[in-house]
Amino acid sequence: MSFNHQTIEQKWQDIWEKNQTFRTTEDKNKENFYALDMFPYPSGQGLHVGHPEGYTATDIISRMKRAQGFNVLHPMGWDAFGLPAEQYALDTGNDPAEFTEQNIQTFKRQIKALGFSYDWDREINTTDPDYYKWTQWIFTKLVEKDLAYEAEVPVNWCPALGTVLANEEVIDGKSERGGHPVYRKPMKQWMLKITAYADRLLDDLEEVDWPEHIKDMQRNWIGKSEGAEITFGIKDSAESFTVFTTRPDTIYGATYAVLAPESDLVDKITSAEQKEAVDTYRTEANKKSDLERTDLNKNKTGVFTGAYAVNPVTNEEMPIWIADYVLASYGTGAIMAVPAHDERDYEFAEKYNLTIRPVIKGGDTDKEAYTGDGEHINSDILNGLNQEEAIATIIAYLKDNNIGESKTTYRLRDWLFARQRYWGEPIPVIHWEDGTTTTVPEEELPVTLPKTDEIKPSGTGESPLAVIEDWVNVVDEKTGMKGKRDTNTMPQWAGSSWYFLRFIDPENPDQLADPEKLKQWLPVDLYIGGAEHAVLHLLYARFWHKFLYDLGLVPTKEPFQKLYNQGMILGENNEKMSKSKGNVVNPDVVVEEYGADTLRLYEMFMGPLDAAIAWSEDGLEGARKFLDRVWRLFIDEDGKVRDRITTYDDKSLEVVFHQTVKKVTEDYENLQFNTGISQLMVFINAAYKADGLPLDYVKGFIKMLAPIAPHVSEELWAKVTGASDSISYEEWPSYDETKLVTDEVTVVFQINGKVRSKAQVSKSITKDALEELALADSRIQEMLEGQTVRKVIVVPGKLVNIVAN
RNA sequence: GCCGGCGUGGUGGAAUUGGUAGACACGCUGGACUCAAAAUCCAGUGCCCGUUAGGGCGUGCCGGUUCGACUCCGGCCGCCGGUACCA
Repeated sequence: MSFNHQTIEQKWQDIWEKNQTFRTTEDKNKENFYALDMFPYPSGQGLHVGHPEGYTATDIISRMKRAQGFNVLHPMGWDAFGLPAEQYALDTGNDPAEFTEQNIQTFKRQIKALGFSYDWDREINTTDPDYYKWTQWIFTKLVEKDLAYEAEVPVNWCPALGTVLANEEVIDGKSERGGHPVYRKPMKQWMLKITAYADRLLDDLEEVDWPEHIKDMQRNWIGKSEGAEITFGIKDSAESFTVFTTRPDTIYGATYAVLAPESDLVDKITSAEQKEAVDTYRTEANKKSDLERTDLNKNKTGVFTGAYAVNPVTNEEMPIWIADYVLASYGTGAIMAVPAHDERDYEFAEKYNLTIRPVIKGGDTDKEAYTGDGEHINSDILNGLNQEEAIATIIAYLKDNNIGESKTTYRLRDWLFARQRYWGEPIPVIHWEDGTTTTVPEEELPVTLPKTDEIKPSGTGESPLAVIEDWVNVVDEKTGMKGKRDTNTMPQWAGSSWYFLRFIDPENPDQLADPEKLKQWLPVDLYIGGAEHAVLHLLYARFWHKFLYDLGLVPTKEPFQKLYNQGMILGENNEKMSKSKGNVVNPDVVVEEYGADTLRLYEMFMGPLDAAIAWSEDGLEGARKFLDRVWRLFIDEDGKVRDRITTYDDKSLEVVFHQTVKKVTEDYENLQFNTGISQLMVFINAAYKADGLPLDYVKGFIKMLAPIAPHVSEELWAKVTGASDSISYEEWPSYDETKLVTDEVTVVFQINGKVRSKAQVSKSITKDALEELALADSRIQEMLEGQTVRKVIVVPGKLVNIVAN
């Protein structure tokens, strides 16, 4: 007989809720552990089987930590602002707030059905004014500290839709909906000066326990590069421009210059003959995204402006081109091109027949650019120097002659913080009629989103808020001055940049969280979410955290001590699950048919947590079979505990039990759930073969199964022990080092690296004795017949390798 | 393009610091139970040759280092994620 998952799961979820089993304890005598999931966007699709993968992982750790005597903070909430709700509102005329609320209720019901041990008293929602009051408050602090500013930044403007589009809503220069043309149009927008924190965001990666590849991605994203800025004059003109280069030492090899097509200078210097070509090119370039311009476009294009720059070191004249492989947003938006020693410049020079002049020995610049180190040539004062010496020399020269200086730039750009949308946190700023701009004072926060019957595009590119007159227009009570509210809203990243702080003190009306509580819980001990957040969300959250640290509001430099990224669960056809491909698995159906325990077990057993793995109905069934097998081992046909469970220990399971406790505990700790579960299976296989099942081992096993399959484990625990309390706070099992290994181990005897024989030996056998034993082995002797032994390698407890020929 | 990751049986995967490749599971084959089937329990299962004993091959491909390479190094090929307004 197997267990009835529907009855058992409902029963224990009710008990947990009634007893508030998972309410966060704040016992001063216990250590604290903060296990956090990346909170979800509650989409209209409902929960996806991908969500519970990470949630199960943190839940296992939370449950184990409770059993190990920690206070555990394990909360859940909703990152509920976002584009889909707004789109839905535009399409249907419904209120995004109501739509979002419904979605949240669906998500919550689905998540609860999976038996996660969240403290629901701490649930938060980024669209709740009590929450976004503090998101807005942080913004006003950023303004106060000059880390927020307004700038003209191009957006994807679609006149036909009367709205601004997200990058992903633009496909090949046309709107995703309707296929209307999209243009890049500058708009005044709020920016956050994340670049001011670039060095700290880079350096403090050393302090956190994150996967190295995620740190690498962040390092590359920040993209610190050291070089120099050099100012070039323009022939027959008073104008000049500055380039950034990481290789100032190659300046003698600079044969032309390139400006970004957007550069204002282009208008001033373009010759009459070239004007038409330049204008055409600029129009074309304006249609492309940065990505298309630099990387996807291997075939570089550009146009000569008709003007010449003057190399400030050689006084040589160099033609000035515009080309879209130079981005206005990086460095100074201008480069000196050294085709002999830069691959991009080389390709461009080849195409347009520009001079390629080598200034470093090594490589063959007739064939390709040489980017390596070497002796400088054709370089006057740098001749004979290597790269490092030449860079130092030329920078000193530039500085002495006032034509340049050393400079560090970052690929990281400031954070575009405004969206022309309705469904986001309103930016708490008022623009007054006298031209001044103020932030809304703390006592007037939050600036709430106005309710409206109809959300419609403003038609100007501004957000739909712009047409809600009685919200936009304000009058200062004291002075009578008129003003307009900023109609931009914040990006979704805003609410998720500090939510982990609010979980610590979710209802505090006076501050974003009590500093004393923050001190007790921060940093987050374990943070799990999708790898797609490896850069943006994590970088933005770190930035805000550091800013709050500087204000003295949080006690740690970094928010997340240990980070892990779960992989993706693919459809059975090995493709990403999507409605259109028809390969989406609905967790509700799985819970109904197999139970939450089975789903949790399967998702943890299917492979390493960070791997992308295809869903398999067979695998799911296998997980259920294991739980049935465990149940049958302990419980008989009549639902009674089996007689085989006894207090007598014949020692036949002793070694495997201690091995299991060790391996399971370590594997859970390291998030290697698939191998931990396989060890649980090994134990059960051994237990099936044993005559009697010592009660202590049975109890230990159930405790280890409980974090993964909590409902069935609670039921087994209740039956086996007769206890009425939850297993949640039962002490985690421990193991005895001395009972981990048998006295005898198998060693292999190899000849030239191939296994030829095996033997059972005592684990304490000496090296010499083992070698002797190997050489005396009858099969080894046979194989060695007529050969000379050249060397013998002995690895104690493992193998003997005999090299012979 | 750039950044990051991954390629192991029929399938998902396992394998400390380089030391028995394939743990565990799915699937498949056989047996027990059954009138029969399902379920369950037990046994087998990398591929090729061989009746057995045993031998050969084998971790995407090519090469290297080593007594010994899934693991380290060089060069390829393929797939996946991110790429700044999707969440």
